[in-house]
Amino acid sequence: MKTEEYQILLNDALARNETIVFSCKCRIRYSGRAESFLDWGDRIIMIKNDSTLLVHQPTGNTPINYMKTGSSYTLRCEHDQLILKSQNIIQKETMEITISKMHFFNSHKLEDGQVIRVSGTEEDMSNMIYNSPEMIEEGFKPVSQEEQTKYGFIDVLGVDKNGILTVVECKRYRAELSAVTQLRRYVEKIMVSKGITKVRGILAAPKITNNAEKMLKDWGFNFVSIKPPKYLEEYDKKQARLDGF
Amino acid sequence: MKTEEYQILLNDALARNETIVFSCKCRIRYSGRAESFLDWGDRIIMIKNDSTLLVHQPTGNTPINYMKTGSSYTLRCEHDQLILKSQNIIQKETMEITISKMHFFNSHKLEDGQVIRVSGTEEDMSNMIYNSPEMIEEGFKPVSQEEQTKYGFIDVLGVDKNGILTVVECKRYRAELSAVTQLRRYVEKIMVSKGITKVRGILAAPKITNNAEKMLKDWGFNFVSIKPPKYLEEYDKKQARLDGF
DNA sequence: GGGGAGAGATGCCGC
DNA sequence: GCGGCATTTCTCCCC
Repeated sequence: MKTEEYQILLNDALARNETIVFSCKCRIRYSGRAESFLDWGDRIIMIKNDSTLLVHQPTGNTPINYMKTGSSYTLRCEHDQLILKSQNIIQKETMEITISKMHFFNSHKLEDGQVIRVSGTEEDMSNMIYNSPEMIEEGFKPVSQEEQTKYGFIDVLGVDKNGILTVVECKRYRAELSAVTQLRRYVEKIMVSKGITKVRGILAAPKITNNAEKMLKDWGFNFVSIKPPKYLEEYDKKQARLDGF
Repeated sequence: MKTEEYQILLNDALARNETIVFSCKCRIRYSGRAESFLDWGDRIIMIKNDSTLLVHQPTGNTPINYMKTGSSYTLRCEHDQLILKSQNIIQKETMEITISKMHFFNSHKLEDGQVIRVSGTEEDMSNMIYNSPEMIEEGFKPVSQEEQTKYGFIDVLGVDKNGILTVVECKRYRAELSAVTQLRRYVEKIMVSKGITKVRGILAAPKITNNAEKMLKDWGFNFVSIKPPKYLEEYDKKQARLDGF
């Protein structure tokens, strides 16, 4: 197929708001929040219904270049190359993709109104602690949900068996230094707003790095090893038996 | 095309290590670091040379589901549906995609050894400050690069016009509370390791949030408004003139 | 829209 | 591999 024919195909698909996928040899320049240049190579390019653009190399998880929703697209042919320009006025970003060869092209009207359900998040973890506070330590009692929101983004606020106000910060994976400084900030915030000098801090995570544990101890805080729950596990097990998974 | 034919196509493409792209109506279950379920809808699915899998909905920037490199794939047909299972032993993750209809399918051997060049990063910002330290303030002198690495990840370490040791933390966008706590951590680290009580902290960023500025002042630190440099801008402008961009 | 924090974050570099 | 941290982070939620 000729360059001009691909130009028509792309323009039609863009006009019809289809999801476009094509593979090509191209080079890419981007300018906006940063600047980037990517020399000639084979990539997969996707333009979605909402004008999001993604450029993927043949390996790796993340797109090598992209444009956000709200972008506009223009095309032109030059020296047997197809030049795709994208502009996002709001983000003040531009991209130019110079295409020397198309490997394949497809566009399709796609329908998907589904929202993903995920379990095992940090929120699930803090809900689990609210429901089973003894996981933190014996005699730990969470305070009301309203108290929680009142002081911002504290995962769990409660009192220990001695009645000392206690801030619990959850991490779904290994807690690092930043988790300790975050906890420290909350504890200090509570001390100031409540006008009290004794507030405890507990970090709840499956693991903790050595340095983080050291800093935690320096500040008199505690670590409790807790894993995030996976409520869908049961569903999966049931399905597994039905499907022979 | 029949379900069994797609099964053969996919198996062949996987065996040849091609980059596979297809669109289909499907539902997806995932289990690993978390659990997720996504009900029937149209999606774009990509399996890369390195066995990375990405599932994209017709809108949005990020993949709704994915498997990392090192995943294996098996296929089977059932009730006129194609079931793609993926497993990643190292990550202890599994995914099952049930496909009820294929919209299109393509696979291709792609070649791309290019590495992207990006400018305007935080590293560029700290390099700029090293080269033009007066941007921070009059009389500011950075210390040697070796001193910098000695204390880990401090962006710029220097002395002010009064000879006071000064830690500079750079942020390429708006500095938030976490940037202040990060700076504070570095200042405290330097005070302990050097055995001195007076160390200054400067946050260099284009903007700062109100709360962050307040906390910064509470700790006696300073804010300097600096934007990250974009070295490729000149290149872009030159190209623009040549290309009529 | 600003601000704050999680994410199945990812990716990079250093030890 | 662990650890610390930037990212054109993205995304969500709340004010």
